[in-house]
Amino acid sequence: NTNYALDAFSQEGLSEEPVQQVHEGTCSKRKQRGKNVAARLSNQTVCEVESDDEEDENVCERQREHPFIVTEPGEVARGKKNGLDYLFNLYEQCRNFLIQVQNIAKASGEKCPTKVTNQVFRYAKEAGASYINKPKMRHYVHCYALHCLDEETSNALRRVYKERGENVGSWRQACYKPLVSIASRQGWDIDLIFSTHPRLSIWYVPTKLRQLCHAERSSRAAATSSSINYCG
Amino acid sequence: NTNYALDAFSQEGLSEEPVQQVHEGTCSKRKQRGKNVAARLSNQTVCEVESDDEEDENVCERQREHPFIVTEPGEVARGKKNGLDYLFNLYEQCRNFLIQVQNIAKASGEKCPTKVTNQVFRYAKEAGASYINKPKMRHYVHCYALHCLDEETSNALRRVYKERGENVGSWRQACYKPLVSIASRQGWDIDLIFSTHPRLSIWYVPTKLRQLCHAERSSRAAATSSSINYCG
DNA sequence: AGAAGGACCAGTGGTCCGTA
DNA sequence: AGAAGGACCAGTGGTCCGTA
Repeated sequence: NTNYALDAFSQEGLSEEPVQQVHEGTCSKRKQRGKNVAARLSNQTVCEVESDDEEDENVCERQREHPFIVTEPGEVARGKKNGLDYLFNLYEQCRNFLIQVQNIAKASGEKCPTKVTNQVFRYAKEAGASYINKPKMRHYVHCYALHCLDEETSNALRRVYKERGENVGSWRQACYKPLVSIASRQGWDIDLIFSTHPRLSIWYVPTKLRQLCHAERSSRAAATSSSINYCG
Repeated sequence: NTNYALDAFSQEGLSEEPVQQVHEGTCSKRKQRGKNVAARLSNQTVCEVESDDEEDENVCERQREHPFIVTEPGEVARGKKNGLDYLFNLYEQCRNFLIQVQNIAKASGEKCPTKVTNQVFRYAKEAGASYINKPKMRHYVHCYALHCLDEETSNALRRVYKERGENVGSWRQACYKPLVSIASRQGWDIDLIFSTHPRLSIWYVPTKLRQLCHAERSSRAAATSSSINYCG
């Protein structure tokens, strides 16, 4: 394990960008001296050495991240759960890792990635951010997209789904619809919507979102054309 | 084999974009009725049925394209050779195939390529352009780049190398140097140079060109810094 | 049951090297 | 010898499904 991550965020100081270097996958070393922002967001106690409420956690075999729950904006998840602010923060962390990979590539005259690629995930892992992985990030990209494109709507959706006690899967499904609405208002070009947004442009457009936009456009076009043809 | 190619170029009429549908790989059918632009450029006689100067060509076993020779701008290659105007024309054909692939992708709501990818080469082959292949196009990309970026210099280089009787490989090697010069005048960002040029942006920057630019920049930077340090 | 992520797979960018 | 291109290979985008 290199310590690229420390270099990455060392100049942040008191900015709003949180530091990682939290939850180690291994339980070899402890550093509990006052949880930092990412730790506070993630509700992950490093190495679980305190054994506060569970017993069999002490053998240090838990590797997986705590599952996400639907939280309101600003709300910290309680229990062995992670909140949605933490989820969105992972996307910002990936963006920072990409920027580092880009800087290294430019400096050494290599091909420079414009997206969060396998190379970036590998780099994040090497830098100690073992809690970042490709399937997870791809799974929630469209949720992050809604958060970037229309934070008001995203926040409202979170509150409603929390209120109803819905699980993360339901909330995730519900994020598609407002995105399709946004696309419909912008000529259906979801690729353009992603590529012109400063934080979103580094993420591949999820297949399902693209399909939903296309299906909805086709369906509305068919409705329009049939109303022209038959309903004068 | 579909006939996408015919659709592709059917609306060209008398424009300067040449038609393909020339030199078939198989020798099953002949169509010799007045060579079109691509045929004239390529100096390829379809199926070689005339057997004009060689004997064993009649068995119809030649598959490979005629090799390139260094020609002046506007010059048609003689003998079983192809000229450089024809080479550059292949890049324009690839661009047209990419545009078709993009149109199909957009219409069916699929991911839309921005570069000449494997998919585009496959499409070109299916459309009957069997004379287009990836290794060849990648091999000469930087030559085409010079042609796009500084046609004067490119033309002058062709004349000099033809005059000297140099082979295609030598000419190809010689194309790197003026490109590095161009990069040096534009902040060494060869990726930016490619991506901001309308015809060039669809081609990947060749590895060797990127390496040469980086090496030359590093070497000049070292020279500058040592002159600062030691030569006051 | 709901969710996290290791690991697989088809098709990619890149180009070598057996071929003519 | 010089050159064209089939075919291979390491690493990609994408996501399934065995796991907890």
